[in-house]
Amino acid sequence: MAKPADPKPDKPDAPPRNFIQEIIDEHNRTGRFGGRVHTRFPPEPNGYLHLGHAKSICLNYGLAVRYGGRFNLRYDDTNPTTEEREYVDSIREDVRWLGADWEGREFYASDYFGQLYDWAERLIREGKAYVCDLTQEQMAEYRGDLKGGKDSPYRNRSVEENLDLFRRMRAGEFPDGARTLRAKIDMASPNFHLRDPVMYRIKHAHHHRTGDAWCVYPSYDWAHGESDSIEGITHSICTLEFEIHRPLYDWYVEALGIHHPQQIEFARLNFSYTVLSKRRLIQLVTEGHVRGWDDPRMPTLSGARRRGYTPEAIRRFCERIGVSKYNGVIDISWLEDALREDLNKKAPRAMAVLRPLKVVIENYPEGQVEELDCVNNPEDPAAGSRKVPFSRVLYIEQDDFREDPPKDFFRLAPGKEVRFRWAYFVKCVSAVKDADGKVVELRCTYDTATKGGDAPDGRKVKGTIHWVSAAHAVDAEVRLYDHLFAKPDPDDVPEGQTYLDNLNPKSLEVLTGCKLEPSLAAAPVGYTVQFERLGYFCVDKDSAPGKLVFNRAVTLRDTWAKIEKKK
RNA sequence: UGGGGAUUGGUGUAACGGUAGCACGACUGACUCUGGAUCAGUUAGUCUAGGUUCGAAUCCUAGAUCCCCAGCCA
Repeated sequence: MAKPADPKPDKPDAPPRNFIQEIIDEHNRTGRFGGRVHTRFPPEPNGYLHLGHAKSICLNYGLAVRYGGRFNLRYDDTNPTTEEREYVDSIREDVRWLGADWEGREFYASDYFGQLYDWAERLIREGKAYVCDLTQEQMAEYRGDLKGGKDSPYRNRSVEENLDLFRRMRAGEFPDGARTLRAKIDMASPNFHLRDPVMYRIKHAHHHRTGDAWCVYPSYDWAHGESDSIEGITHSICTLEFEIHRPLYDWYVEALGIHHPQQIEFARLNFSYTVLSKRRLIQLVTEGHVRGWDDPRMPTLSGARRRGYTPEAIRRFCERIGVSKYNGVIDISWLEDALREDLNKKAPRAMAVLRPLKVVIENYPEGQVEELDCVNNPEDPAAGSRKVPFSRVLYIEQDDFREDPPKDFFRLAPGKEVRFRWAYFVKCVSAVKDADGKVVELRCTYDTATKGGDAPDGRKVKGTIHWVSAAHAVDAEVRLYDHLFAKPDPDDVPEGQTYLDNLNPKSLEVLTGCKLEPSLAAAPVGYTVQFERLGYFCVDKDSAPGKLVFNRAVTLRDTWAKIEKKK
């Protein structure tokens, strides 16, 4: 007898439930939205998406998927002076890359400018909005302090005058900033956002989509909830700083009597060793502290992608950090762990020597070359194996030799024997030094009987190191990345300094003359591989035929480094 | 100083008056042709002080600390 299917709502590896799901479940219980769940991701196209946005995208899209609902992509493009086409395109690409599917529902707040305008006239007619002539400075003064503000002298204009003035604002009769349309709410409210907030401001600016059709533009609060409402959004999820805007969000949709989505706020993502604010990311780019929005050190999605991050790793990370209203700081290593976890299963292995040290196998015949079998991915038998040439002159990592090793050093040293991965046991005979006493070459011998890496006599070696045949090696540039900032909290600076003073001068190290095994010669841009014992590396777009450039996405866990650090 | 939020091991997150759990890290050990991976184990927490209750992370009172708000930015 077949057992009835277990009606488990959650997949076994589903992320833990969060407070937003509690809210949605409650709505479904009471039928507030008729069981519908419709979320959206509302970026302003004035910058590139970063990991903080990824959290929001995964949250919103994940909720839609989990509840069998829908997910919209909507550009919040209400400020023509800061928004650009370039950003719209990059955002679309990033959201798609991450794997969120908006099923063609790509909208713009600017799609609703006409509707918003009509609604504004309606609020004027109902005495709920008025045209104000106060200057920006005056308005700030009238808005008051903690105790409360005072009414604008223009607050009680007649409906007719307001309508006339608003229409003339829209017609372009007044210069930028001359007047605003304000909602008439409560100048005594302890909540500043309720002290007659600005709905429209005059900006004679060219909009990336509506061109010159408008010279009045809606403010965020006036456009956002209304856009949500128009799209039938049920759960309007945003970050904590908008919590205080919620009464205004509610006021507008209630005043209009339109579909009322529920705004829910969650804590934005904060990372150690980096910054995640658009303003700062823009500054890093425009002032040249990094090489662009997609610099692999940047926490942007395009930077992460270029560095070698996978969408799966980022999604996994977002699941793991959860969702709450607690404003904490997540250790950047969580992200790195998620990447390692993903790439460990997927990335093929190869051997590459970043800082080469020449090795001559004295008893290996001159001119002889053997093609040795190397396993492509021990984690994935289906990945098969490849041939890698072995010969008399090889390169190994400088770090893999110590003239005077500590007792727990498993690698090469005079008189010590190690395994050359997939090849032979090799014993170091002597080290050749240059005039300065620097080791420039190792003289070694190999044991013919250990071909493939195992000794027939059963003898063991502690260490296995990687190597590349000198005559067959492919040269490459390798870029090593470290945290963008030197301190966990970039704002941790002495008086008079800024976060920029905490930029990590060693965040980028460029290595040239690295030696790769020949199978990597034709690796395409974006190809991600594990350099055995070193980390995961991704072919950078700066590569050209015959000139490979790799980015180090993340190192492997390095137990040896940890042991050494302890001493 | 007014208002809005938040506070559970090192970090993140559960527990909705009834055994404080999970993940990551860290530490041990096993295994290993990557000092990787994997496996096993250990570690460590309810902001404070009162109160209600048979019983409090959870409810009440007072306090502490942190974040956000006075753009015609979002």
